[in-house]
Amino acid sequence: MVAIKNHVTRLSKYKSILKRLKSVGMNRVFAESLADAANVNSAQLRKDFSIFGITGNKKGGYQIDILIEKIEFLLGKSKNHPVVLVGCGNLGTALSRYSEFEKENISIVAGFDIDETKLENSGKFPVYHSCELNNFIREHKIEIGILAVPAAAAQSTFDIMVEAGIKGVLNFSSMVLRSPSDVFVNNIDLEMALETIIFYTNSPVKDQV
Amino acid sequence: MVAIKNHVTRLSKYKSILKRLKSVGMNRVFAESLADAANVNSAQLRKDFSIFGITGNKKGGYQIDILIEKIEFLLGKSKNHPVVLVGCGNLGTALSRYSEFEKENISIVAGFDIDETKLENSGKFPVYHSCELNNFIREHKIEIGILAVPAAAAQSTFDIMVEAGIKGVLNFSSMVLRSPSDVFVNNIDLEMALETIIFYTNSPVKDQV
DNA sequence: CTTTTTATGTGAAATAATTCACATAATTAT
DNA sequence: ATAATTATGTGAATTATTTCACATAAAAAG
Repeated sequence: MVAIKNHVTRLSKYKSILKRLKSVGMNRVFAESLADAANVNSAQLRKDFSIFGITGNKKGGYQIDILIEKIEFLLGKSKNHPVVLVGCGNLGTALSRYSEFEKENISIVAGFDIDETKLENSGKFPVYHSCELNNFIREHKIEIGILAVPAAAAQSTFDIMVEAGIKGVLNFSSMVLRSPSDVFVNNIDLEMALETIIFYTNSPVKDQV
Repeated sequence: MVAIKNHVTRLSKYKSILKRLKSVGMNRVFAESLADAANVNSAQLRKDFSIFGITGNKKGGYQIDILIEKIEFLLGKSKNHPVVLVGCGNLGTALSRYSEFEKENISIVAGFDIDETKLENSGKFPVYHSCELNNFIREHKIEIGILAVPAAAAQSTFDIMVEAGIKGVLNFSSMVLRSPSDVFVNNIDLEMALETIIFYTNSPVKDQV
């Protein structure tokens, strides 16, 4: 299991902010103000950049264009990334319509579901039966998958994906997946996310722990 | 800004696993195996429990029923939590159909959108125009909101929610919200989540930083 | 009743993440 | 030219998190 480093997630966040700054016409930015926008300490931002070998101009801040380019290279985004969507229920379908992905060189190339009524070919990408999953991943050399199936099916579906050659999975199920060390898993647990909020707003012990 | 403590998110994860164990008929569990299922070190699990004052039985592990009860109390889940859903686009709608919430004493009581075509009253909860947001939160004393609006509208919508009395927000927009210190924000940035995966599977520097 | 076993609970140690604070060098002002 | 200014880049210090390792007490075995 590979642990996510905070500086990696922050790098992605910086990029998102930089793109927004660029879109409003800015072309230079200082560590202080970018850190501000990202809600981090400016020393942290500079240290993050230092970790990745990103340098700015002494006294002159950072050139936004160049910065975005460097970050995208570092994140591995120089090419387009085909992704499979496994589980086309409510959540999966919503994700597939999430337009931000397309902007970011990420495209869902196929969906998979065990429910026959979900299969179709008229949308932005075809939806196949899950039994095709292994073949599709192999044939198209897909490396990344979004897993949006019920908890009960998560581990077995994940195993199929790994067996077929997937290298990274965004897991929306609440299952903690057991995964070989060379496959990277990032978990988004919606229930946990909401419960965390309930804790910080309602728990009798929130100020004591 | 209140920082999320990892032991809080883990507590929620433990609960989710415990419920699954219970549903398959188990009634006792040892730190070692629960930690295993949660993919954490067993000392960490015991330390987490210790932070929250949860104790087990020397040599006898933990009683699952009691453990679930204790955790739910600690998380602040003894009562039902009404939640508003702000932004009823694709993502918002999918979240509203996410059935896991209901099981967990979380219920979406109203949706809000600026798009007239999204307004309706036939679903599980009514969808009102966003201009009603302030009033609704005040009148029903809602404390928690799910923010699923485009980045451009996120901060201003958030400000309205805070002004009306919201105490916790699950933010799905990519905006880093500026928030008063007594309002808790938990961010889920899907783009960042996928980019993190791309980094760990594709970055030229993934093994060096 | 005594001994052995074993899983909890927690100080101490190790590791990781963040922040401080300042030397440095480019830029601007004088 | 020289001096003053100011934002970067980074060691050192701090703070937070995780893991180790073992004393302890309950249970089981003898």
